[in-house]
Amino acid sequence: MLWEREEATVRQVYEALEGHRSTGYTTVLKLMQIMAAKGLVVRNESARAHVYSAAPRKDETQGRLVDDLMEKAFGGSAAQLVQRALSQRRATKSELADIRRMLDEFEAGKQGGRS
Amino acid sequence: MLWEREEATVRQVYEALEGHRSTGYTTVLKLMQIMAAKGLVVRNESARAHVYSAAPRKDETQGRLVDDLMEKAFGGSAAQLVQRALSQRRATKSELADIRRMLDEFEAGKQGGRS
DNA sequence: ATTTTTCAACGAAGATCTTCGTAGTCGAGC
DNA sequence: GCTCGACTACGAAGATCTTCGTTGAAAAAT
Repeated sequence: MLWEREEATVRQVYEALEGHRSTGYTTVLKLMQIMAAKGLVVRNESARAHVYSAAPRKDETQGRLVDDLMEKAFGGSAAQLVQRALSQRRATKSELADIRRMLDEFEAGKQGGRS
Repeated sequence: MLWEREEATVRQVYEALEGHRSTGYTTVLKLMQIMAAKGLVVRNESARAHVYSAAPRKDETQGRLVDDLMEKAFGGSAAQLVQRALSQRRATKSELADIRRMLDEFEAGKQGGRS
């Protein structure tokens, strides 16, 4: 959620979670405190209502999570994970096009394989 | 691991984990018992050394995990997850080809979008 | 037959998560 | 100045995880 809003107070996080999830205010507060202690979020205490923001870069975290899942549930195969991802949620036409573009880049730019 | 070996005794699981992970034998045993209690694995007790096998279908579990991650870390966008997956582990040429084929299928078969 | 090895079961300790209630503090409004 | 509402801090209870040691039974080896 902090990836979208960039930064937020506990109350804002709490309100954003409403409906989506049901928790008390202090529960959210505690979570933010713990995440701050772990370095998952950064806290700005200058205002009375502390303002939190995500600490590790979004793409780093996403990468780590994907990597983890790929390793643990797909034997390290990106292709299999991708297949499952695509069959899980039907991507839109433009998304599929985006993915094709990505493939082009990967094949052109990277791949150093012979022939 | 049971997805690869189909079925295995606690000892076999334990040995398969060696090097990859460091745990005591009874730790693995306990884990298998708990997983059996949760229905994650099925246990055949006919032999003295019980034989375990994965209970939910592999693709179901994979699907659930991918779905979860997609929702929690990629705002539900399959395309973004795929992008991250591809940039994380460089897929081989043939894997990329496989993915292209998948895209073809998805675009041809499924997609009911107008024009 | 006796000893040794192999197993499952049990339970327990410590770590982490999850959820709050309560208490104390700060600032705004009266 | 005093009170009320919004906030953080603290701590605690219950759930779950993680890891094993120990025990008793069954099988294998001598």
